[in-house]
This record gives sequence, C-alpha cells and structure tokens, in this order.
Amino acid sequence: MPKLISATAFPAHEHDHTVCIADALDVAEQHCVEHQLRFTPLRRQVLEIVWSRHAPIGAYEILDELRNESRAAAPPTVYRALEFLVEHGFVHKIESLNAFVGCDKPDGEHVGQFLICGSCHQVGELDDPEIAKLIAKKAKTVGFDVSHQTIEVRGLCSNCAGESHA
Amino acid sequence: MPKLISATAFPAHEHDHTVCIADALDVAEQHCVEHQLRFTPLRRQVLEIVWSRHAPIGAYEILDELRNESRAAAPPTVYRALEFLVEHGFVHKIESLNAFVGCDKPDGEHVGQFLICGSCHQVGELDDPEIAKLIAKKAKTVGFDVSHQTIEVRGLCSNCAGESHA
DNA sequence: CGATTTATGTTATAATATTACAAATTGAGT
DNA sequence: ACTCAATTTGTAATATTATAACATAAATCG
Repeated sequence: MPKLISATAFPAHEHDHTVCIADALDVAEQHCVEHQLRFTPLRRQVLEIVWSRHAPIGAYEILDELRNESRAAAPPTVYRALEFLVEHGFVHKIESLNAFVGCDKPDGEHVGQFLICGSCHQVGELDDPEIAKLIAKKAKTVGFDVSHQTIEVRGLCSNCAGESHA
Repeated sequence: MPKLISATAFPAHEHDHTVCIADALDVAEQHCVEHQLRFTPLRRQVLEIVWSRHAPIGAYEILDELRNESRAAAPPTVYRALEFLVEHGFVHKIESLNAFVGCDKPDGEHVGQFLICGSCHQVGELDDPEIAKLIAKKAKTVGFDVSHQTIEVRGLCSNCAGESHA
C-alpha cells in the first residue's frame, strides 16, 4: 500500500528510516521496470547510500561508502550513477551544497523546491505548482520564457524550530 | 540622475555596456561611503571585471583577468574580494553555475531570483517580493521557517527568443 | 553465437575553493 | 607624524568537486 500523505517534508527525527530506504528503492525499481531502465546493482547501491539520510550527501562521501562496501570505485563511478539517478528523478542535486538527496517521487512534478534545514541539515521537498506558476508568470512579464527552476530555501524545519538547547 | 526603470532584466545585446559598468561602480562606491566600507582598489577591480559582462563569470576567469591587468593575484585574492562584494550585495553568486554576476542594487530586497538565459547566458534579476512571500507561506504550511531563498531559473530571454538563426 | 550498445573500471587531470601564515596597508588615538 | 591594533593583501600549499579519455565487461538484440 502506497503512502496516503504527500509529505516528503521532514520526517520526525526518530522515524524508522529503514522504511524510507526500502520504500525509495522499491519506487525506483518499479519505475525502472515500467520505463525499461536498468537499475543495476551499482545504481541501486548508490541510491541506497544517498537515502542513508534525509540530508544531502556529497559525491565523495558516496565514494567512501562504496569503498567501505568493498566495491571498486572511483569518482566517475559515483558521478555516472548519480547522473542516471538524477536524470530519472530518483535523486536531486542541491546546487548550493554540491550534494545530493533522494527523492521518492520520480514521476511527480519536479520543479525542484527544496527546504534545507540549517540545524539538522535535512532537506524537504515542496514541489508546489503554484510557486512554479507564479515564477513563470513573473518571468514572462520581463519576456523571459522559463524552462527549468532551481529553488533552494534555507531555514529551520519544524522538528528543529523548538530546540534552543543542545 | 538615477535610472527611472527598475529593470536589471536583460539589456539589449547592443547596449552601451560601459555605462552599466560605470553606474555599477558608482553605486558601489556610494554605498561604501555611506556604510563606511572599504572599497579598495582590488575590490573595485574585481567588481569591474565581474561587470565586464551581464553573464556570470567564474572565479578563475576573474583571476586570469586580474593577472592580465598585471596584478599579483592568487585564488584567495579573488575569493576574498568576492566574499566582500557578495556580502554587501554588489555581486551575487549563481550557485548552479559556480559563478558570479554583478548587481547594481545593493540596498534593495535581495531574495535572489535569477533568470539565466540558456542562449546568451546573460542573467537578469527578478527580486519579486510576491514570489518570496508565496514561498515563505508555502514553506510555513509544512512548518518550515524560511531565512534565505536561492532561486535560479533557466530559460530564454526576450532578446534571444526570436533568434532561431545563427 | 557474434555484433552492438550500454555500463563499469581505471588513470589522469580539470575546475572550484579553502587553510595557514607572512607582509603590507589603513585607521584611530595620541 | 608616531604607534598600535585591526584589516587587507600576498603567497604557498592543499582540499574539494567534477570530468575526460580510454580500456574492459556485461547486457541486449539480431
């Protein structure tokens, strides 16, 4: 049974994250079957590493993980897997961090609206079409025709908002 | 006399760019006087280089330019000047390009909404408070408290829209 | 199976950015 | 103008992020 709530936005800090990972891998696998894409062991492994947290992970951290898992790996190993995963919407690149986060909605509207918590560093997705539309509309008023939007917002997530103590 | 139109958005490709540069330097100088900031020769020189086009320029391109202008320079020379210029709003970093563009409104609302033309590579600024507000509002609905927004939009500017030929 | 495409391994290097410390310059107070 | 402290710049080294080029292996398709 799929989730009922849309929410990619900020799971509780104590949630069962193994479920997130399993779900995300399932979603990706399913999507690949449906679209005749090759969800190779390497790609699966990289996606799993990216999903090891809800926070962005750098390419070289992924590389380290791969090596820990005793796989032959060099930078291109990681970047190529990421290229595939990003291309098909399983992973997003957070440009302002040069890092990558998992996404469990490869089919959905991917305008790429990210909420980046400055405290726990987790990233949530908004993907709100109203925002996208307003931006496209405003851009149009200066004659600009939008093809892709990158929106990365800093702030505090709800889980961290009340935590003034250590 | 200051400009009457708000428009940082996409000057005609044939405009007199020396005026843009001169204006931007004046604005920066004025702002520094008013705020007791040190607009040193190096900082002015870097700002002028950044303003040499309306398109983003990389730190190492700036470095090359500085050296062409026979100034002792190394990466920190550039990055430190950029740090100052960005901090005070004379320059913005385009995260998705790892490059920098000039801004002639250091005082204004700087939500940082950039329109990046995929054809001429020029960058315009929108800085629309409605967009910023809508994003903050939508983020709030998932309990996220926004402190800073990065918005970088790809597409085609009005100057390039009609140009299907070489 | 054999040919072709696609994916991965491997080495090297490019592009972007920072650290650490030394020297020079500036500004404030005298 | 002189001294001190703070700020800015010079310089060398290195860290971080990303790609190019070419070889090998694996999957796909006739």
